[in-house]
Amino acid sequence: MSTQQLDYYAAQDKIYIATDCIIFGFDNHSIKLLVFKRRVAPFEGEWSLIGSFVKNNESVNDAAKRVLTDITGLQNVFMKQLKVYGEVDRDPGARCITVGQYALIRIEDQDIELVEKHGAVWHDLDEMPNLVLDHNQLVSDALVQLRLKASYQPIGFELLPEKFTIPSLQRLYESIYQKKFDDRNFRKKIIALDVLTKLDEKDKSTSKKGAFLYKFNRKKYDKLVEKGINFKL
Amino acid sequence: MSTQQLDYYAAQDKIYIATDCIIFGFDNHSIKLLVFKRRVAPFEGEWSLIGSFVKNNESVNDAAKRVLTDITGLQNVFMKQLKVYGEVDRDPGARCITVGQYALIRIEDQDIELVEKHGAVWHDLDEMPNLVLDHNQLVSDALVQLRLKASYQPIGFELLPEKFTIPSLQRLYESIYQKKFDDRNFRKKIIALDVLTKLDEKDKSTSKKGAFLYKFNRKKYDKLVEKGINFKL
DNA sequence: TCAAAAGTGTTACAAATACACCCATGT
DNA sequence: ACATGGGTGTATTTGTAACACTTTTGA
Repeated sequence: MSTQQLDYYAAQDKIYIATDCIIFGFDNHSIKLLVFKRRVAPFEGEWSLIGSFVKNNESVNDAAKRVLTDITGLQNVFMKQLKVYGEVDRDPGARCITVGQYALIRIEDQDIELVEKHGAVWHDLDEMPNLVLDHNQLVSDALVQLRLKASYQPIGFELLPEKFTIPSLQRLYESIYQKKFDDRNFRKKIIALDVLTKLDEKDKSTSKKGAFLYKFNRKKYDKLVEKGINFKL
Repeated sequence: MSTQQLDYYAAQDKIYIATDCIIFGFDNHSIKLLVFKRRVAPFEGEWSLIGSFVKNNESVNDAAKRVLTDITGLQNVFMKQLKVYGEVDRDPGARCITVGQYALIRIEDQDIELVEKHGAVWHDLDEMPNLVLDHNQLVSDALVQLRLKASYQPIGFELLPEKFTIPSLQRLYESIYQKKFDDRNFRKKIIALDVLTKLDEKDKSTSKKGAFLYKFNRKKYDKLVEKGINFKL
């Protein structure tokens, strides 16, 4: 490397860069968000998203994966970048830029001990506590993004267990969009997507009659996602 | 601030953070991208997106605005974050994370002297030279994003001059999506959006008959964008 | 036997697509 | 008078939205 080059880079500012995860989960009833009590000043003890600084020798996405695995024990989770929050004064502790990333996980898969060890708690969207810094904003941006994405990709499946019922899928979408859908039309549209495989088992946990369980056909599903379906509800 | 806090922050890594702009423009014929010849090593003299390091005392978005104003002379340009590129080895010069941001500008509004002074050149999408680092990737991601966004917001208007004709708007969309649209259906859909005001003038630059010029109604347009229209073509 | 959730079809309306000819004008 | 791009309408298909009753079964 030339001296000129070194000079050029060397004259620039280095800045703290962090990543914060907006972790969505679904418990067959409503959609929830994982937050925990911050353990460092400023704002120690207040509710916060889960995050970490990006280290010199790891990529931004790896940092987010690390955070997610640390707290839930899960790997290979669906995760997408949301946005960079780069205002100069967003963190009174120090100039720090953060990359918001939202993740969709199956709550039942989490490592409960790990989650509890970190003091992390699942909150319903309509019962979210106030969060530190600009984290309320990150959450609200993530929700918009989630709804948008769910409208052109059947993204919601990431939040469901292996086997699930149509009514439970419907509750998920109703929870994401905060509105009721017509049972018949919902079922019709989902079936028409042709990505579900009906099983011979029933889930009787929510009714006496029981609802048939479905899996989804990963191949057809991936093909659909790739093509970019238009999945309006 | 407590010592504990200072210790916590102080123990973290600081990293170079940059922003690179994917600048789209339209010249009434096809959609183009502004790139320039890199002036610092490594890769000095090769084609590159236009970017800059983020300074300690400026926000990430302000840095992007600065870059855009420096090179085009324009302010208040439509600009959106695309994605963060945070791989450890993406820049052989130094560990450097970049925030890709795409901008839509009206080519006719640019300050030509400034653009030329920087050695920046507009390239057609299908004649893009190879770019340094991961910039080819940024461009291809931005295109995907642009197409996606154009499908739920009439984003294309940002690229047109004050007064424009329907055929020119159609060429813009055809250029974005790289396919032909039916004249009658296109016109029907655009008119149905109810955001255009027909003027009494004609533009005769592209035909003998001349095509009526339109402006758009910023109020109706903003309301539409806010609601999040579904603008499929 | 009854309460509670699961499952099923049809009709009306709205939107998207496909398609072909006349118009205005400069050369 | 003719070549060139601008402008218009309709029929068909497709998709979306609205709507009510029967089924199953555990308690």
